[in-house]
Amino acid sequence: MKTVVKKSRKQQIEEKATTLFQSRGYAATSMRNLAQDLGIEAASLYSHIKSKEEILQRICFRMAEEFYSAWQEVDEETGGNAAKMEKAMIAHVKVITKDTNASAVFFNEWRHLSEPFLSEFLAMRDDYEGRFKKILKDGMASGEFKLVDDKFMMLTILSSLNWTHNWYKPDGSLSPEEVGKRLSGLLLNGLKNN
Amino acid sequence: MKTVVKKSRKQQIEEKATTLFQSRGYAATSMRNLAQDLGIEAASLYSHIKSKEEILQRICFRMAEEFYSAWQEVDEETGGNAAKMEKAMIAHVKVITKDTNASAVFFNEWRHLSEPFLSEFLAMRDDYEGRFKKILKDGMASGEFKLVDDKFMMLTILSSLNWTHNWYKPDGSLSPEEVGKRLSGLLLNGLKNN
DNA sequence: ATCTCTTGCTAACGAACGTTAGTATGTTTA
DNA sequence: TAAACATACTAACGTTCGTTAGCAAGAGAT
Repeated sequence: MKTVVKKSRKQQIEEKATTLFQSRGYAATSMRNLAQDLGIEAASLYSHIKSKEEILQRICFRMAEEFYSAWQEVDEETGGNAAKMEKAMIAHVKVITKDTNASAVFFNEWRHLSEPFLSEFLAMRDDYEGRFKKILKDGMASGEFKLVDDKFMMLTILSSLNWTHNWYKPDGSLSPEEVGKRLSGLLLNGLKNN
Repeated sequence: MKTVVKKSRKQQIEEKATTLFQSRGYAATSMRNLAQDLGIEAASLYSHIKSKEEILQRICFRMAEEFYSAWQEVDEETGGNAAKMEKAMIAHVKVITKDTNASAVFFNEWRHLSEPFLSEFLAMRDDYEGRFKKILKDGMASGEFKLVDDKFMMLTILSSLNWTHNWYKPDGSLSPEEVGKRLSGLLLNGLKNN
C-alpha cells in the first residue's frame, strides 16, 4: 500500500521551477514557461509565491540547510582525520544525490540572488568550505595527510564532489554511499598503483 | 619598447562580452549592458556582429579549438600512461588559466547555444572526454592504474581541472604549469601519506 | 578626388518580461 | 450557514529585450 502525500501547490511550483532552472538556467526561464509546465497562467503563480526570486531563494537556502544538517554525522566521527574526511565527503555526496536538480540550481544559479541574500549565501559557503579546510589542516598537522596548500586542496576536493550532480542517476547501479566512498578513496589514495 | 597591437572593434566586443557573460551569465547579459561597457549604443554593436549568440559561439568554439590544439603535446608523450595523463592534465589546465573568463563561459554558458551549434559542441566534448578515458583504460590495462570505472574517473578528474577557472589568478604565486602538476600529483597519488 | 570600410548614431519595431489588480469558483473551517 | 482559504482566471501595466532601417562622419586606399 502506498500512501500519497498531497503536495501543496507551492511545493509543486518549486519543484517544476527547480527542473526548469536546472535545464535552462534561472535567467532564461520565464514565469510563463513555468506556468505552462504546470498547466496554469503565469499570473496565477502569484497566488502562491511572492516573486520569481523567492523560488530561487527557497531552493538555494533549503539546500544550504541540508548540507549543514548532514555535517552532524561528520562531527560525530572520532577516528582520524582521514576517516573524518571520508565521512564528510560521503555526507556531502549524499545531499547532492538526493536531489540533483536542486543541487544544480544551488551550485549554478546562486549568483542571481539579490542582496542581502547573496551575501548571506556566500558567508554560509565560506563557513562550509572552512570546515573542510580544518580537517585538511588537522590531518596535515597530525601527519596523516601530505603537506599541501589547504585552500587549493579543498577546492579540488569540493569540485570533484560537486560535479556529481551532473552525472549521477538515482536509478544507476551506484548508491550515494558508494559514490562517496569511491570519490574519497580516489582523492585520498590516488589513481596510481604503488 | 612595447608594441601595441591594435585590436579590432569586433575583438573588443568579444572580450567585453566574455567578461560580462562570465560574471552575469549569458542570458542575464543584455546587449545594452554590453554596449554601455564599451561606451556605445546597443544598435551600434550590429555594425560588427550578426547577433548576440554569434558572440557566444565564437567564444565557445575558440576555446574548443584551444583545448584540441593543446592535446598535440600529449600525443607526443611516449612514456607511460601516468606520464601521459600528467601531460594531459597540465595541457588542459594551461588552456584554462590562459583565459579564465573565456573558460568560465565555455564551461557554463554553452547550453545557450542553438542548434546545430549545440550538437556540434557536445560532440566535440564527448570526443575530448574520450581521449581522457582512453588514457585511463590503457593505464588500467597496463597495470599502472588501479581498476576503476573509467567514466567515473574521467568525470572526477575533469571536474577538478575545470574548476580551476574559478579560483586561478594569473598574478598569484602558482604558474599554470605548477597548478597542473599539483593537480595531477594529487589525483594520481592521493592526499594520504602512505 | 572618389570609393570603400569602419564606426557610430537616432528612432523604432514587435516580442517577451515580471508583476499587479480585480474577480470568480470551489473547498475547508468555524 | 457563513466565513475563510486555496486556486485560477482575464486584462493589463510599464519595462526591457534583441534587432533592423536609415543615415552620417571620418580614415585609408586607388
